[in-house]
Amino acid sequence: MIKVTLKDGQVIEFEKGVSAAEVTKQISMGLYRRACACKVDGRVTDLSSPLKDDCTLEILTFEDDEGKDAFRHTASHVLANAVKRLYPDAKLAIGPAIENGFYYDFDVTTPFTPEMLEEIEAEMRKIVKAALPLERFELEADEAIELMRSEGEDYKIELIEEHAAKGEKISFFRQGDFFDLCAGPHVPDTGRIKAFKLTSATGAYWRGDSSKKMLQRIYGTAFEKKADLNEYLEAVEEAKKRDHNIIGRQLGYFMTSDLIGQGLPLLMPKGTKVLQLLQRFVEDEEEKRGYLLTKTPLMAKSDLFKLSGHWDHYKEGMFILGDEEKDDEVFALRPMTCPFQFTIYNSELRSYRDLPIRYNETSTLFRNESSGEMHGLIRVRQFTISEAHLICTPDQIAQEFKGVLELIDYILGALGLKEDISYRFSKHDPNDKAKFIDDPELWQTTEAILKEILDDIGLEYEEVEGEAAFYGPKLDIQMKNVHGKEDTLITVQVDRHLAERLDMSYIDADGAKKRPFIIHRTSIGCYERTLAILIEKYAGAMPMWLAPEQVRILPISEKHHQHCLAIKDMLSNAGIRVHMDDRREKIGYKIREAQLEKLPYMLIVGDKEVEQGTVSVRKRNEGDLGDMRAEDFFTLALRQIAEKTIF
RNA sequence: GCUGGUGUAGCUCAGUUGGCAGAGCAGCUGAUUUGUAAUCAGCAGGUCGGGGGUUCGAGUCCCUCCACCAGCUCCA
Repeated sequence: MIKVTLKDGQVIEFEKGVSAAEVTKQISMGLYRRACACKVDGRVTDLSSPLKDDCTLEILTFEDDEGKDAFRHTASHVLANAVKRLYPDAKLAIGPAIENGFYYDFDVTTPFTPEMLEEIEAEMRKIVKAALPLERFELEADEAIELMRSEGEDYKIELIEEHAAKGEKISFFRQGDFFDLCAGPHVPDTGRIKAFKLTSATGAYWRGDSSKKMLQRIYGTAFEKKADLNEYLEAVEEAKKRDHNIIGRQLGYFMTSDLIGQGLPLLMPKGTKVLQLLQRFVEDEEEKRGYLLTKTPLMAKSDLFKLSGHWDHYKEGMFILGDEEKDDEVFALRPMTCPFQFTIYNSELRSYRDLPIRYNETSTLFRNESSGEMHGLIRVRQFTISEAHLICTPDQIAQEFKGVLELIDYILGALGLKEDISYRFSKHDPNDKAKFIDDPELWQTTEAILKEILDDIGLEYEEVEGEAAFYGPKLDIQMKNVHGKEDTLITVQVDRHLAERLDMSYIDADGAKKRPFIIHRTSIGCYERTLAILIEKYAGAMPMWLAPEQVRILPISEKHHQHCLAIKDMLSNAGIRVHMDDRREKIGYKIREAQLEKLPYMLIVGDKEVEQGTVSVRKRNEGDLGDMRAEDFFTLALRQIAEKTIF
């Protein structure tokens, strides 16, 4: 007999070798029906696993992340099973559970069409209906390879060889006529996967490597209950209604033009107004915090970029003007401002007493992104970023870094985005010598310095390899767009390399010439992307302080115009962005338009208001607020703008 | 760059086996002086993304380029 300790502390004795499934059934059949997998002594495994010794057992359901993964991973096997039945020549690659569902990659001769997805779904339903049990079996590596060779599963052979090299067991899962190399765990049978949907088919490179073959990926999602699936699908549809790329165009924030080119959005008056407000806000705030504004050229001779290392590590991302073979001088549009501001630093001999120096610039940059990368205002070829370089002594780096994070925190607060971001500590990939400068010791020490700073601040962050800048590690502030795709909003980087490249120095207290440390950072990110994120966050209804038009006065009829103009002047003279809708339209019509344009406030003025010196205030998200003295609304509006109230 | 999808009026979309390019909204003109999300009538609006081809005839079929969308790769 063995002792099984349950999550609630209860200890039950069972016969040695009992399966976790049997134990679960004894606890409660209801729990068994919902159980997806289990944890034995903290290790996630299948419910079919035999319990051989005293252990702790935790049953995982769809409510648990690991349970949900097992459930959706099983759904991906059902998908692969269906594809193999309909397209026997399809070769299987990988099929994991992901954040909101699962996918499976196949090597097939013809890509999947939407109609094919429907047929595959129908086949999947048959597999679910058959409630095929999933059985695990293990093979020696050579047997496994032999089996996969006989099945023609070349990708699996590659995977098995890798697992075997790491000394891992080679396990498979079988369900009826289908089996797949897989570490598991899985739910007990395919009948569990009642609510699923294939959401899209697209290409994806084998092993995520663009030099390797492009496979066909099918994405799907799966839930325990149909209602949860529908709720999820509706939420996805709702999220799309906030897509900046749709409503940003609809509301007249930006547009694109075939004649102008890809990745080159035109900011229209409303979008430009928001950017201007953001830019003034950031520049003024940075000035208060000791930054010195610069304005440096948008291009430079190739010599500068050769010196900075951009030519070696970033040339593919740059717009180059001229032909290196033919022309005496070749220029390039700048992809970053660093070497320009460093040139200003280098214009005189610096003392440790001068440091830190904080240069900021509202900096327009050009990056030659590949044609498939562009996306609305989020990925573009020309953008403007609040870019600064803080040049300091090694002693000052931690303090300066903290100061940067305080500024960012303040800005994110003003934008109402604090709850929406996550932190990523982006490190280099030691195996990628082309992308990152080749100086292992420098990377190691710089990454250690940044990690210490982050841990000291107590930031919660995810560590990711291969995401650093070519010259140094970064702290990235990430945010998801409406499609659930994560992008970097803000980045703060520690650099001990470029000072060397550009021969930057300061004279220290001991009279010796030393290399400064540099922080590259943005505070609000690039304005276009930040605007996109704001549009999505607020579904186009900008916070009061950022709204291109803050107040619209709606006279009931022409005889109220005179009075309305006086109110308009009062607001306008105080800097409030106000217009008056003096068209001969019914009030309902004017209100509807102002609502659709997502204006924060509408002031309705008719006989009653003129007589009483009031305005009837309508707030876009609360409707009719009733009458208010015009002066009181004026004070309220000014306060909300000054305090950057979010509503 | 790669895979797939899309491209018809300012916007949303219809357009049958290849046979006279349509609707609603927006716009303009006129009437309506209006009380918290759409007043009525009339008018105008198109190189069917660009170019090439097949055909007596192409929005529709073929080729090619461009742009937009999703995903991959890449990245702020």
